Amino acid sequence: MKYVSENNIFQEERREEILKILDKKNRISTNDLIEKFNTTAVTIRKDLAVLEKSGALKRTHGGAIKNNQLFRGLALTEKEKIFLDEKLRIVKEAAKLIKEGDTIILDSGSTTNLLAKEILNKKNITVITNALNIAVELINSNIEVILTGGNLFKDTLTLIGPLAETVLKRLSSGKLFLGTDGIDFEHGLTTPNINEASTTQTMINVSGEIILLADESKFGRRSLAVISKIEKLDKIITTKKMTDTELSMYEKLGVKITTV
Amino acid sequence: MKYVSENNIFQEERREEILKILDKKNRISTNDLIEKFNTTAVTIRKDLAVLEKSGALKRTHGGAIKNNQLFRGLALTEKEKIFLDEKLRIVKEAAKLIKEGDTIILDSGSTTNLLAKEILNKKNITVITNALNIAVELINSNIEVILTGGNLFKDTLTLIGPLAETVLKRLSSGKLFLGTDGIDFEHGLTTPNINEASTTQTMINVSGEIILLADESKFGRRSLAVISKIEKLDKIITTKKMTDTELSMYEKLGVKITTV
DNA sequence: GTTTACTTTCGTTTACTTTCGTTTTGCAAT
DNA sequence: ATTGCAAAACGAAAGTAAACGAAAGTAAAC
Repeated sequence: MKYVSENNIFQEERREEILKILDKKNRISTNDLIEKFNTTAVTIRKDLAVLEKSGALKRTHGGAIKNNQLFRGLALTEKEKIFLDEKLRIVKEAAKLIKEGDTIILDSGSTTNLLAKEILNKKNITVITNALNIAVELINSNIEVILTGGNLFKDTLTLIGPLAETVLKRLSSGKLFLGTDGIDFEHGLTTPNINEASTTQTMINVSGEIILLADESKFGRRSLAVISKIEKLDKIITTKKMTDTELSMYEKLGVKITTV
Repeated sequence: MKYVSENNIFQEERREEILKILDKKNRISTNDLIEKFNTTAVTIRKDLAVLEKSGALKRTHGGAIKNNQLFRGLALTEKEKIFLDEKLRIVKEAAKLIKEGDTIILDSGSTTNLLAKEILNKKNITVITNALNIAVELINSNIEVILTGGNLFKDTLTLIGPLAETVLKRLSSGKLFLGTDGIDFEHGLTTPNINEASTTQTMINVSGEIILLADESKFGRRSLAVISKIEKLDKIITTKKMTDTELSMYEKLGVKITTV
């Protein structure tokens, strides 16, 4: 029999290791774990049961799969992951627009979050944001971070409300990088949260160049709250291949399209 | 038997050494520590228990592993840990002052950070703070969190500067819980950071009752930047046992002293 | 209906907690 | 100085809890 001291690994470590594997591979079989940790099925199953109860993974017959809800703030949802490659192409393009000495606003959202990761090693940049996870992501780099204040929303770790707008109104930014839930010729940019829409509007008002980051899935979609009309935008970076008709419509509104 | 003087190592040194090992190796077993320090399991476990309570590591069955804290700021520094027990007594007393329905401001600092942990299960409270780690600590409870905006300081994860003050000026709070670096009859409350002093002043201006949390080590100390005179305070919760002379001096200034 | 995976129960081993007594130290009164 | 007292550090011992796996029974997959 193997007990903690004789063995070379603590229970806690084994469980952390299981989560790490899941983080990389998304799935893991009980048998693989038995072999890896040189232990029995009972032990592994107990680990999986505990980890499932804590919400860290989801058990299946034969093993376990990733549970996406663990990192609500930072991680992407399943839906968002489908478009991860698209988003990555978009943010790489967006990062090119950020030059030394720039002051930019990063709106909260999964795509702008990725953009934050992308600009980590740029120097002499000031980032204004209302997203706590973006702020935390950037703070260990050489980037100066300004957080808007406001009411902290639990689900998205985002600061919104009148206080956020008060702060934004006292600032001025060269470029604004914006996410959106939906973009539509008739309704413009929309988002599910009314308060968020208002805060985003303020961001638009204090920024020079407005750049929308929108993967293909966002087009033609419409949510509850209107953020702004399309003509407020200066640029859209997207993965959607536009038809000539569409391109000319955007051109008329003064919006430049970059497809990546 | 080996006691401090006969032995070649002090308790404090042993604990620091444990942390150093963890810093390098990420894990350590109780048995290894027993051997290394030539002591008993009880002693080692007491050390680990204390270090875990201070947030420096995470105990496991069989030893301890590194505490992978998301926010470095959350952990107390070695210096701060020395006064941990004092601080805990102070925050327990302070927590009694916070009632359902209250709106309070928590200044940034190690003691107020502990206070945040202490009030986690209170309900229907609104907390205004400029400390990111306090905000993150509280957000998963039922407490409404308002963050001041401002420039994010890397070392302390604190929001300070004119923007923070702009937000604070638009708010009003029943009670302010304040930490300080030094308190002194001649110079009042002082702190090493000039910008922070200004933000704290604003907190004082928008709050009803000003409550200072100060362990014994803070008295008679003086830092660079002055926050306010002592008479601005309504209450000091401290571990320092005051002499009658001191008590009457504070009384003259209208400051109530609670010694815990 | 067979195979494989899983759950539950139980016993063993190791680790942990608690209680209590001893030694040392710091502090204060004389 | 010295004496007396309280607190801290440590460890021994006894009791408690956790980790693990074997075995037997149950559920799921195909």
